[in-house]
Amino acid sequence: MSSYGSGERTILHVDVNSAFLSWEAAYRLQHGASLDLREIPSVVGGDRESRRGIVLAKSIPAKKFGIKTGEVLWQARSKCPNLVVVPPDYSLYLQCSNALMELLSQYTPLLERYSVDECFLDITHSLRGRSPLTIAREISQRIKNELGFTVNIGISNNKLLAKMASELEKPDKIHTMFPSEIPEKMWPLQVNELFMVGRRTAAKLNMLNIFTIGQLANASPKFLTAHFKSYGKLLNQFAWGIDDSPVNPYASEAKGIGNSTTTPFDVDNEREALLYLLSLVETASSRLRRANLMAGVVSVSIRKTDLSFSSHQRRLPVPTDNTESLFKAASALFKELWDGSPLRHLGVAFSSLCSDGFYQISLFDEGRILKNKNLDASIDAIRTHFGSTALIRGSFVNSGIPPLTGGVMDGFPVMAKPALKGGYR
DNA sequence: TCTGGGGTCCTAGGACCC
DNA sequence: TCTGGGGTCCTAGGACCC
Repeated sequence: MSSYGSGERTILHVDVNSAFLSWEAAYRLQHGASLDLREIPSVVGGDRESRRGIVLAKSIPAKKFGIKTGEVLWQARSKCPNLVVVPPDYSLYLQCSNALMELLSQYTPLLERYSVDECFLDITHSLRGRSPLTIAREISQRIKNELGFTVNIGISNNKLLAKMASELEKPDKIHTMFPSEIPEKMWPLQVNELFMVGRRTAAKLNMLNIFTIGQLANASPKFLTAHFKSYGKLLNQFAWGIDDSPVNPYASEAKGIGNSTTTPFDVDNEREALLYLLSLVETASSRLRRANLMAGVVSVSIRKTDLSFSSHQRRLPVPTDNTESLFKAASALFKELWDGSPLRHLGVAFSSLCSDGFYQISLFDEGRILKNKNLDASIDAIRTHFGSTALIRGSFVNSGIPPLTGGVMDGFPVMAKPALKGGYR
């Protein structure tokens, strides 16, 4: 249900074109580079040495070679031998993202940061006599002039259609996708272009002879429910452009906090695995404390060299934000989970979060908890003031394992996801 | 030659309670 | 002595998003 009753809304979706790559290009031009990465075949990609060799963002010329996001770098290079590859700089991207959000917030307080490079704006009550298109043009122009990169903007009456509109022709374009335009602009698209239709669902739909969004719209809800459960109903609604979820400025309240890492070499012994786990817990738990949250559930995940994934989680007797307690829980979980086969990836996540203001503790533990709290707070403060490596645990010295792992985009709000039952929120 | 790292939500099955 | 049935909580796995 919209917070504005039954009136029609005006929603914009702003999407940065090839975000990481555009931001790299803009930064380099501002710092004296003569080459614009956006105009040549180029990608932002991780380094192969530490086994993070995938394409994170690509230029449009690179796209013309068939290079895809998520693809391994050697494959991308084989498609385009002259490909320019630049490493990612996450702190730069966070700054660019913040600057974008700051600019957009001048247009409406009803702004939802959907991801690092995407934003929804409800401008229903911010039009002041101007047309949505006029506002979109001004936003687009200002971003180009003031920030140095381009965006796509989608305009419609709900978030789903605004997002579908912004995905049309790129870059630097403004599109509308009002309900009356759905048959012409959305229904001819392949079904995988629809928001929430991923690889698996698209394949399943194709097997059922549904290839376009129009065919999905015309499939009977009963048929879809039989094959996709509650998901089927959602897909059918989305194909008709139905979505009444509000633009929610508070969607960024975290429900889970986690860190994970692909190790540069296979981990085959418990000592090293636990050190990685500790370094992940250090980072994740300090994020927890910075957000004034405590974790009720700890979860550990691993990926083996065959890329198989598994996880193990447990509810804690009492929620905590203490590094030591969280690490104890994580190492116990790891020992139960791991069968000794070599690992390429380890992760730690905290969920069932609650505010650290009022939580239940047993009276017995109160003194110890207070002491741990003070210790964590002191360590956090030293790392904040003197750098994250100012204080490291002795066990990491000469271990070859970084004392703090993860948190590359720390400070960035989490993304909201659709709740199947009521459209998405 | 192995596919990153950060999230959200749903489902199925089991335990347990009344 | 015909194992009914509703509800909650928990966990692992899988789908999706950027």
